[in-house]
Amino acid sequence: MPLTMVEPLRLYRRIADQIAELIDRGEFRAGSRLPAERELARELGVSRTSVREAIISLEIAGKVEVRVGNGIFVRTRPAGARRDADDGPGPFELLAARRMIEGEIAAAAAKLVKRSDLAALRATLDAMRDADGDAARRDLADREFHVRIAEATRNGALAHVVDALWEQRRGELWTRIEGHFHTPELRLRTLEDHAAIVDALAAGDPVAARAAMRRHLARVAREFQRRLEPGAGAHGAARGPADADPADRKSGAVAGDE
Amino acid sequence: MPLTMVEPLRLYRRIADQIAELIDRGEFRAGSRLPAERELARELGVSRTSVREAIISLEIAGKVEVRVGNGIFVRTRPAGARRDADDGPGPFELLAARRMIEGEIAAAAAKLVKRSDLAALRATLDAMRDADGDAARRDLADREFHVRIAEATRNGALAHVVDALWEQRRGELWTRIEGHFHTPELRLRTLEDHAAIVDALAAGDPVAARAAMRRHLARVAREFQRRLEPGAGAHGAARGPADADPADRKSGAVAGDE
DNA sequence: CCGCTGCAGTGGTTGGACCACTTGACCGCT
DNA sequence: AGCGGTCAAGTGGTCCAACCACTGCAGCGG
Repeated sequence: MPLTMVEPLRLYRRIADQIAELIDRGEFRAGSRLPAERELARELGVSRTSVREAIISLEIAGKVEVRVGNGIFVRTRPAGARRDADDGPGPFELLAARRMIEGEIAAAAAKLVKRSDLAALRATLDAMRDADGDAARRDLADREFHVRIAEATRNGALAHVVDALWEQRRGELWTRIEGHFHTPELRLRTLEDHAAIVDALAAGDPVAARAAMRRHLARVAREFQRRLEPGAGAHGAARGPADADPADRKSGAVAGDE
Repeated sequence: MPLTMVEPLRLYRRIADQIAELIDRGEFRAGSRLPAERELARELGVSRTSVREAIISLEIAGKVEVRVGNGIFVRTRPAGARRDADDGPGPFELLAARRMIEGEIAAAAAKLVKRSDLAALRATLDAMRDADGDAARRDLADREFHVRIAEATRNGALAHVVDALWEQRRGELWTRIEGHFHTPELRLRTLEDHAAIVDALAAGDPVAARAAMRRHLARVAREFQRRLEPGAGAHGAARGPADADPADRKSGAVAGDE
């Protein structure tokens, strides 16, 4: 039984993970130089070769920069930043981003939309109407509405982006607000907004479509904030550098229409 | 002349490129086993250590699969448990989407950019300039440039979108074109484009920033297409079994501005 | 015929050696 | 004192020669 049980990961991978964790955890500050390869090898109890392989993988991952004859440095801004350990952007950030991106998408779609697209969009309106009471179904129809508009551009990348943005609708603030977000009045407003967007698309009017989409998402953000203000006692600073502070208003300006 | 000429690329990178080219060129068929590390080392006239480092980088890139005690195999199409199941959007779709989205982001960033952001952006220009010859480093700097602009909006969702779009830069067409995409002239053009964008941002001019970004990405798409089209006077004549299916072109119109 | 064993080949890992490069201290000259 | 060149230490880059662990298969023995 002297078998090497579950040790599937190759050494260099384990070392790389270890070093990467130290970096992420802040043990090695951004821009600082980490110990020499020989030193790392000694500390970790492995050969320098293995350390080098790990460093190479980290270099490819963009977490580290190797300067010959000088040292290995923590990259100031790892391009391959991890997002799995994160709640994702806050609601206001997300809505501001959507306002900007989906606004443009709506404008583009207005020029390319087909009859079949419009029919599919109107179907989502019906679905939302019929989903009366079923929040999950209404949510699904809502999502489909936005994704289908992106699909109307005939650009898979855009559709993917919209879908991904919707997927990010998570985190504490989202779940906290969701329950209060399904009032009859809001449902009606959303339907009206969606219908207006469809109308603009049907008219083939890019400017109107962009405006309608932005108006819609701006309204959502507004309603969102209204439901957040009263019980502000809750620690809105759940995470994120700018969830409820003025910086978000600035991101509002991001999608700023002018 | 004890000086080291212009041969700054680390050995393992050159080896990796060499092997990758052999794979792309079909010398090693998909699924087949390539020569043993010792054999490759002997044939390439380098040490086995360097070959191993190259193999590791190829493994990370997903081009190759290492089976302990068995051999190194050319990875087949499926990248394993990838969520997308397909190659993702084609280059033209992706560039069209980026043109639209990053154009708006640049405009927004122009109104919010700080001195530190500009400094960071200029640092990426230097990095690209210094990365002379090292395509990977240049690529990293390029990515960082675009992501940092998104970060200048102080909206994490936007930064995430840009990063995700870059991440999707995969698939057959991408890898096939990548090798021909690093000419000195194109490098200069990219640098000029980037510099122009930074200037517009520094001037706080949203309209100019949007235009500069769109111009940049449009140029990339144009160069991309030029290298895919037959003729055009340049070299090219990319061999390979009839795989030039420009089905991705469809979406070019989406970002069709003006 | 089947199953086990041993072997050959493969990747995995190691330690040590030497090289080229970067940096900064050092020393001598101006 | 200031300047310039030299040099040594430290670092990553590469190479080498082993040895280990695993896989697959041929060959042996049942």
